[in-house]
Amino acid sequence: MTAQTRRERLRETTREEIRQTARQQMAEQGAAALSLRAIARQMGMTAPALYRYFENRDGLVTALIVEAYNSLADALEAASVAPPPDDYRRRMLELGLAYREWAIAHPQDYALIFGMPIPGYKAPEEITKPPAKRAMDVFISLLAAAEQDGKLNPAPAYAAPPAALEAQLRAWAATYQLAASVPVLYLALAGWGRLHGLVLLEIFNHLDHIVEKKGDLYRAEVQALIEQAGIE
Amino acid sequence: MTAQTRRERLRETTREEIRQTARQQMAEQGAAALSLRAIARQMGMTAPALYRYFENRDGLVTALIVEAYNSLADALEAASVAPPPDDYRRRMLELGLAYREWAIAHPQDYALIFGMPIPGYKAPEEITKPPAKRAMDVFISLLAAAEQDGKLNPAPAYAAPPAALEAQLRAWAATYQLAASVPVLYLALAGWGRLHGLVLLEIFNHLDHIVEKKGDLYRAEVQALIEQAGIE
DNA sequence: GGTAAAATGTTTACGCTGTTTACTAAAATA
DNA sequence: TATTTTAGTAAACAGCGTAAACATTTTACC
Repeated sequence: MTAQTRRERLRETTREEIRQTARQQMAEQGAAALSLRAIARQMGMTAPALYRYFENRDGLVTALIVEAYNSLADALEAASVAPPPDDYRRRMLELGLAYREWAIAHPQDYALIFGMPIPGYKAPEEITKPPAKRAMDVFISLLAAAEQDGKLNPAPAYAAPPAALEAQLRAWAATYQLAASVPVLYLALAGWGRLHGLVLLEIFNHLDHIVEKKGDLYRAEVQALIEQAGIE
Repeated sequence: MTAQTRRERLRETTREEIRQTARQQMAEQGAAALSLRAIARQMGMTAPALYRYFENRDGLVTALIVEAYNSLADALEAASVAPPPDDYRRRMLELGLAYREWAIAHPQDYALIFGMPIPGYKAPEEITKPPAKRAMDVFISLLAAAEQDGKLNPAPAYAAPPAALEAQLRAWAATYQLAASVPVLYLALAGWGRLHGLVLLEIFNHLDHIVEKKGDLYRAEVQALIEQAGIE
């Protein structure tokens, strides 16, 4: 598409190697222990050289966050279309399970996205928001499709949110041009929060001495969510 | 109770001043930016002196975590007994709202407890678990009391967890000698996860451009939870 | 009350971090 | 071929947690 000179190709290769090395070190020592000097050392370079490729440490972190969001969105999209298109219960189950599975497989990425920000780091929204929206859209799209097919009958608590909240959900849909009804938006948001909560508890070891197989608890919650969303 | 020499009193005063200064700096610059040198500087001391009062940085962090858990547990206990004892719906609502309110009032403490661990820090469970259990127990106690009074009729999804999960919940109750039925344990755990998820999304700004008044979304979720738990 | 011991500091030092500046060598461009 | 752009290095600055050595104050005891 965009014409690439030889130099631009080499440059992108190096950028990718930096990201790759950073991800590896994140996996080994935790996301918060990310060190420019350590990355450079492992690559056989000096630390200041990295500044030719990323503005600073935060710039690298931002790039890693974008990659992580896209990786998550890829996994969610794949899972949500794996079952037959009209089997919404199954699709939602797979989607919910895929959310946790991605987090378990990439805990450091999940922590990077959703955990406590690194000291002084503030994600630039204009860059991180689009890929974040991609992930969120998978939930909304699936629920909207089910509703379209008349296969969504939310429990009372989720069918009609309080007026104040409903107005805000409408505003959200308007701002991002989401083609979804209020119950769908509400379910997507609340459902996301529910899955997110259990995943974070597990990732950060707060369930360690409570349940042994966290997957059982999580799966039950996904099914409860499907039940309460009235997906058929 | 324990006899205190003058020196021990002074020592505890200094320890408290260190914690206090640390909390203040956490509030100003974020939990992850905690710096021994900065604390010492503000106290008019040199950094190595702090090692007379805390083993190292992690020791101080652990002390702050314990304090935070206890502060949270205090807030939850107070909220859960504020309404009339037999008004379980009201008590659960207040408890749920108090959970978020504490987190909003002490975001850095909440992040310290539940956010991504600081680089290389691993909380020593034998120290942090008891105060963590205190907070969890508030949820369990309230649900157990409601059940005792016959005021708990969980929706099908929460009434009977899958067999595999049920066994693990029983094991949990046995280990920690929790006097609560399986549905109560399940509801406490799942409910905690639900509140936790929304709170973390809000604290870490993932709801910023989605809903304006996050309190409305949260309150609706608490009420949905009460509904689905069948509390009367 | 004088003395030994314990507690509480400071100073210095080591190795780590992110980042800036100045300089050099190589590559692409005109 | 001459010039400009790019990619790297080395040195330096300011900060960090922490360990060791040393000084000083406070307590406890004969």
